[in-house]
Amino acid sequence: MLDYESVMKLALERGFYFPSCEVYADAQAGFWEYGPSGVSLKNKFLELWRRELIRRDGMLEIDGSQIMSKSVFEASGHLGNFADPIIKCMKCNATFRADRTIAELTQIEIPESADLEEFDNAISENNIKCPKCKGDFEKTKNFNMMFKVGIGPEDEEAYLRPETCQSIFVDFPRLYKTMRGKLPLGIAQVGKSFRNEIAPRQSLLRLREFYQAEIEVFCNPSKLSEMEKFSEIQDVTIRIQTDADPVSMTCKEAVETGIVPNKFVAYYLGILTEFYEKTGIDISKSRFRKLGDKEKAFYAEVAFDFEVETTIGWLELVACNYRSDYDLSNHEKKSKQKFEIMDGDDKVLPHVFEISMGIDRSLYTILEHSLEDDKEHERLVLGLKPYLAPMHIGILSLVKKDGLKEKADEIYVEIKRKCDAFLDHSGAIGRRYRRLDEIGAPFAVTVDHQTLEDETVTIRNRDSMEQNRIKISELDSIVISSIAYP
RNA sequence: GCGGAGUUAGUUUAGUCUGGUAUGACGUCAGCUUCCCAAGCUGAAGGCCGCGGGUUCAAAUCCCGCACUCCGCACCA
Repeated sequence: MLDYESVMKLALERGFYFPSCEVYADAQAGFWEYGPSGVSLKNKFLELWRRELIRRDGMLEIDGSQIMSKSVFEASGHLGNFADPIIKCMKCNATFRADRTIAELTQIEIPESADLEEFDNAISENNIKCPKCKGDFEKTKNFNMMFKVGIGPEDEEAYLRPETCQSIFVDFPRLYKTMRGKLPLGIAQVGKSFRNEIAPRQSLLRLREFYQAEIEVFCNPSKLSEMEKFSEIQDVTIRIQTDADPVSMTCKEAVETGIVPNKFVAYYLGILTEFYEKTGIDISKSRFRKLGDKEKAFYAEVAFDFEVETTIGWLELVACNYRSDYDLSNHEKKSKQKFEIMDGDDKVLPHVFEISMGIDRSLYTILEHSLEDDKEHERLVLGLKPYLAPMHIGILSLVKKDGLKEKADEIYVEIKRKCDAFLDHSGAIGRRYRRLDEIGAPFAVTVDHQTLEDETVTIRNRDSMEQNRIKISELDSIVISSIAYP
């Protein structure tokens, strides 16, 4: 496992990701783009996500719009009430959260949703000065992390979504009716979200425009312990941290000891662990961290962050929040539409358990956990699971002449629509193998002189560097079975 | 947003103090050679030296502003 800088270098050199608009001086911070290798990895990661979570659990997937109306965020609480009150020092320009600074210096607790005047009054009454330079503060302002956009010629107010899940809540009544929904019902979405971070940093780890894969499981709150599927994962080991160090336990034990509140939540922590295990992330370096009341998002009743240890510390990859009926009841009130549904004989407003995954951070972590410096063979190897590799196979001619190039071309044309194949004729063969190792291609096929005699090629394994001679006619089935999803 | 350190080719880097438009390595491309693990030889392409302004006969180099990257603080609903 190598460090952040090594992953960054690989990303820039091999087309995984790089800064957006980099040829222009006015490029903004916090925007990065995926190159060909990055897109390929991302697509395969998402296919695995669909297999391991969406299809496994019979969820529905939607694709909502990124720009959403003001009402959505009034109802969700992202606008108005939940903007952060901030104060800025007139002397040194340092910015602070008004509520927290006042509480720290005077013990006076003002809720963050209070009128801005209340903060200003508290500041002047208690003679609060900048903790850094003792300067005076400007008036309290609201800072909202959402990007506002103007729609149409009248610039009507709308917002880029700060999380993908609001579409799922808003669409729930229609989806439940038309898709013949039954609780518990998972609805999922992959897409971009936008947050106006004050200080974006560390490339993919804190972006202003980022990918989320979110799942909202709608459930009947009175049936959280009736989870038949629980038996599928009851013996899966998860790592949970409540206060001290993370502890490994089975999902069953987690429920029995009350560390996880019910079978319903434990089931999803279990399948999420199984999913991440298949991405190649080292699960022994992971934990579900139970969040305290102060850390939880405003909508969460119970929250576990799935975090993974990397060379730059623990990274939050997934937020698992029990959002209760917070979202549906607020949308019901605001829209005056019905969100209640029938579950058997019960009329219920479903509760929601959310599995909100950060895709970019997950991809970074997969890269970091997969990248090895193989000093013995003087090579960098990206030891990705074969089904996640940006390129599955390299087709190489040992030398260009004697018809070997043409033979390799033939094999490439035959296979390129069946998997991600890469054709390479130029340079020393060892160099070409190493190039493939760096983007994690699990196989390299080499056409040599014997190929022309008996229609066989050698196939090289990325990890062992061993080569076997196989018939060209067997190539398809060998490769395709090796790169299949588990 | 605050403080600090940086920014030179795809990557990495010399040169900045002491002004005269840039060095090496790796990588890339073409050819030769070799013919299964980054070998060698020859050649080539690739630089608004982060951006803008100032000083100067002359700026990668000195000065100012800005942007970006990294680290720490704050923030992350």
